[in-house]
Amino acid sequence: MITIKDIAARLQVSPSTVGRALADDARISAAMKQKVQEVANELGYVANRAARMMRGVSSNLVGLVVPDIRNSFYSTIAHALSKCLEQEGYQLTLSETDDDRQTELRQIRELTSANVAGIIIVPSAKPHAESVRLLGMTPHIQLLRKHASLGEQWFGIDDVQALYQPTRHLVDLGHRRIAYIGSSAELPTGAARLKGFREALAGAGSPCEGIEELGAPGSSEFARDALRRMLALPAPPTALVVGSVLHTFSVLEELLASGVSVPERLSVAGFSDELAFRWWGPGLTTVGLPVSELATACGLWFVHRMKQKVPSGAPYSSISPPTLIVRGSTRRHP
Amino acid sequence: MITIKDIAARLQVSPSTVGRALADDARISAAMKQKVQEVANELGYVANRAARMMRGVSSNLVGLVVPDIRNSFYSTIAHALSKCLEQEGYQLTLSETDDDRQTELRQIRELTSANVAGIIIVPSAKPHAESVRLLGMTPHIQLLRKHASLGEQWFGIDDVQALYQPTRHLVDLGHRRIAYIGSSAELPTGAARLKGFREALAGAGSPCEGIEELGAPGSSEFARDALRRMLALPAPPTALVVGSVLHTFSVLEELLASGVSVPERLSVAGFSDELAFRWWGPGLTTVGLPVSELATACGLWFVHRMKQKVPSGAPYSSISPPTLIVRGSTRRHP
DNA sequence: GTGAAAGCGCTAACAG
DNA sequence: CTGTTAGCGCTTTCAC
Repeated sequence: MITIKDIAARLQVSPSTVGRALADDARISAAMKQKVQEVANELGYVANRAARMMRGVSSNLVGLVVPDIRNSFYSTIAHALSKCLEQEGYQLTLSETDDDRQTELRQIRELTSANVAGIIIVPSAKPHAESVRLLGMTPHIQLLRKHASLGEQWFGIDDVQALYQPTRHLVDLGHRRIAYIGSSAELPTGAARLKGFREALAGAGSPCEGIEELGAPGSSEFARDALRRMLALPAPPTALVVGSVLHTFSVLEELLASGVSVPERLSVAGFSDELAFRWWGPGLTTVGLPVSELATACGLWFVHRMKQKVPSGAPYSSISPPTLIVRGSTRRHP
Repeated sequence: MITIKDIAARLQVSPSTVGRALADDARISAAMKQKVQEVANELGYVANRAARMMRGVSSNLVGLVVPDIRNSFYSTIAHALSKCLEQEGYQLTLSETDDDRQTELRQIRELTSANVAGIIIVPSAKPHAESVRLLGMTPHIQLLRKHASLGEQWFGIDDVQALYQPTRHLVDLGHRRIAYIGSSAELPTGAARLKGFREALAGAGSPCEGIEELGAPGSSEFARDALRRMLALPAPPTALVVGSVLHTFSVLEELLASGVSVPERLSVAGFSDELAFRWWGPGLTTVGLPVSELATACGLWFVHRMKQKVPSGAPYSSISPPTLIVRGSTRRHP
């Protein structure tokens, strides 16, 4: 392994000179910097990260903490961030929490002890106090979900709108008994989406009945059961809005399995625009979310922040709007 | 930051005793280990990775190098590996290559200079010579794709079977003009799949015409164009087999867009079993691949190898079988 | 402008 | 069984 000492010996100068030259220190002559660079390249010198880190410089590692990478939401994010950060010499590490605060804490512990340059996190419903403390010591940005305790640096989508729009669309189509299957209101996003749903109902000209079922997005069974319960009601809903990608998948499965005719018997609006949603039955009406753009914006901001060396970071929030995509699964209520 | 010195001071012993106790050294009394553990927990001691790494111990980082994490193949792998390695205290880092050898090289450079414990890689078609050299110095395992130059540690699926089975299925259904849209034969997997396709044709009782189109899996347009060309032939195929997930998505898109009736006009067999394939039209006949199991096996093996401290690793290959899943998109040729 | 020297926290060789 | 000591490669005073 080539060290600065080797370069120093080769040039008959001291290691510190070489170190400074490499760090582009102002006190070193341009000529010397030039020579050092040449020899470094010639010898194939690569700085020893461990040694550098030990001197307090943080690593080039950026931790991405998400519930589950298999969710296309998060893999899209991982892709965009990876692209963005790679260009600036950062390396992305992946941590999955399964939406479990203990796991989340373990992952954050791991990351901080690895001296990461920063953490980009989709926090769980109620982060552990210790997680909050550890994140406080590390530059971090929240993505999608926002938790007050984790600071004010956040990139997300307008979750209220993301449910207001499809619900409003159904209201405008004349539906007056509308069901909602969404993720738990304990999650900040879940609460916001529920709010969007309710606001749209409240904004209807005439009284509008909302049938709500909330459950953890992790359990694929929940949404299917909820749907079955709803359809078995004495007065079943004429339309359904779903408030999470995973639940949308489950709902679509169940609709096919139980042979409910869409949109004749039930109008359905999904969440997020997966490729497969276009194929499903008559095509699924849904909200498109600029996830990739969001992640890129987040990555750019992160890099910017690191360069400015403003560790704590002033409050900054970015909110991206959803877009309603109307397909065949929703129609006017007779 | 809490160091072993702090613990040592607290217990009135030397730092090395603490270090050894923490490392579970045989020479330290159980009583002492116990006490050290207690104080360590109490003080919230976390080992300094940088310092440890500088002493030659490799990091707990494992590099996962894949073409594109948005491909569900790879996100499934990332998930399984992350789970598997996390339990053993490893941290997964994510690198994307876009199937480009230069990018691949950059990523591998990055990983080796970060002193990763190992690399799990889905190699590109023709890895750079320098990539080969660098991987030679680092414990690594190939996943899915196998490149002779990168050694003999490989976990993959039986790609020949993965195409033999659906093709054979179509042959058995009486089809005698069968099209294949697959990934470039430059990729080891592409070549094996093509082989499987051809073998199935050759094994037909009567002469069987194969119409082949191979293209990079990256370009979503390729498969759609190829399909259009095939359908415009004077004697169009009566059945189609697809040899990559991404191409399958494109083909399904194009079939819907151009209104080809499946399976009446064309029987179609896809690659890999995405959730959405069940929804598509009459349900897509396809091959199921045990990707998650494969990745878990790979992760377990990796951990095992690290523990045994057998850095180079004897040749080891594991090959997983595909399963044909018959749905509505294929039927007997009239 | 450059050099000498002191560590960062940990491990490991060498002493007891 | 435990303590002493010497670094790993780098950054960073403090000297000149």
